[in-house]
Amino acid sequence: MNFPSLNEQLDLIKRNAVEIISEDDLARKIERSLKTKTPLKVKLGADPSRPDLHLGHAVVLRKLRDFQDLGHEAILIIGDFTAMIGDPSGRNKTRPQLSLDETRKHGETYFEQAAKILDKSRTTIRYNSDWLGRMSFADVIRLASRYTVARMLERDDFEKRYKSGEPISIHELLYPLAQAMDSVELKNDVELGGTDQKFNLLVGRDIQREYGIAEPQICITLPLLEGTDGVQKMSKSLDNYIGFNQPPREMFQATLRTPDALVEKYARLTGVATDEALRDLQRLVKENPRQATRQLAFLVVKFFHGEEAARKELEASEKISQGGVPDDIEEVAVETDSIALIDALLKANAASTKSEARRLIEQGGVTMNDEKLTDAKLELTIDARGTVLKVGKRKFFKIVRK
RNA sequence: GGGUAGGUAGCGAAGUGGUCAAACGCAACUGACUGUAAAUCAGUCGACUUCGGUCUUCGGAGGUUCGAAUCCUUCCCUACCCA
Repeated sequence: MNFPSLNEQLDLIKRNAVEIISEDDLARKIERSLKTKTPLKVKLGADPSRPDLHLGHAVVLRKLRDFQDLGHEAILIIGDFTAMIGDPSGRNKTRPQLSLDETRKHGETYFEQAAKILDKSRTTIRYNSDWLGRMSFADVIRLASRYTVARMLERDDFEKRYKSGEPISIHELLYPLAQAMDSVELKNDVELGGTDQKFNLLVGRDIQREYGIAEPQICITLPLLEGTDGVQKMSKSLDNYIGFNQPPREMFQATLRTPDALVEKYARLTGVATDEALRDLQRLVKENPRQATRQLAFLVVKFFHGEEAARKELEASEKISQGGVPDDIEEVAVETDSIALIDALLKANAASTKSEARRLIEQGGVTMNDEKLTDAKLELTIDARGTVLKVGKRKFFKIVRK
């Protein structure tokens, strides 16, 4: 493998990066890599307790891909060990305890999704239970002795929680050390993470040094992506995400919720746009923000589902915005000649309870043929041609007699 | 080990025997407006309902009372102070 020149490499690596600690060290590592024709090992940690990837993950994965494109080695660490321990206090419910089987399964799912961005053939996956699981309690204590409480409490969220009197369990203090052990085991040259990972990455750097690694890892942090609400970090639980696994329709519609101010950022950071497409988009944002958002949605769907699917969604979206109905909509099969409107909404997952369905109807959220259905007791008659219902602004489905 | 303050709907936070399915704020949802945006305004926001009501919720379990989120017992959990 022929590596690009030092400057070429640095340019690409620095792109979109928030911080590189340190840049000089990075340059040295690259120089040595060029001299010895040895790829750098680049580590990225993955949390298998939340295996649904979204555009927020794409930012960091894209950077890992950059390294692959430069000829370096990508290592995806599945944190199955920590996921298995979970959070015994049960305080943090978003981190459920998982069995070994589950973590492996999640790990594979994660990898599959990550492969939309990474070069699968050149990605190594490692499960950290392989080495963390082997550590004895004495090993753990030895590890813990390398770091101090004061330094641990320097971490932003620890500091905040400590000051505001929120509980911090001991094992939480151990997590960064566990993650650092991954770096000791791998002897990786670089570790990537979001800006919220800065502390953890630095601990990895320190601990590598403690364990005798002369040139510890370079830490590269990347911006966190706000969700489509424009304020909070993108995450599934806040429902402000655009997921790798979403079907085209959902993905396109979700992307359409992106605030104008973030359109360019999404395209730039996630790598769904080529440089040229990115320039076009930047121009479009100023000229016609509505069109720009739609173009972003197109690019996102194209990236994950291909051009054809994206084109279809673009057309569907244009139809919807003109008050029309998209061509292919989800069909809900019913085996009787009639169904209560409320039940129809339930069946189509447009509402999760009857009360909610009733509310939707009474508030004028359900439309059939441009006509608002406000009678919550309405019975729909259904034939084989089907009845198209619109729920809210952009949910459509068709009820068909089976 | 001792003491103090707490645990209320997705989150934050009122409520200290009946008028409490529980104020208020945030988030969410629907409508109007619009660019399928933002902002704004209006409404909704436990479940079921023959729309009269009915049922389940205020850390868990018991109890007192005609009646409990509110009182008692006990258990669990959290923070802080003292040791």
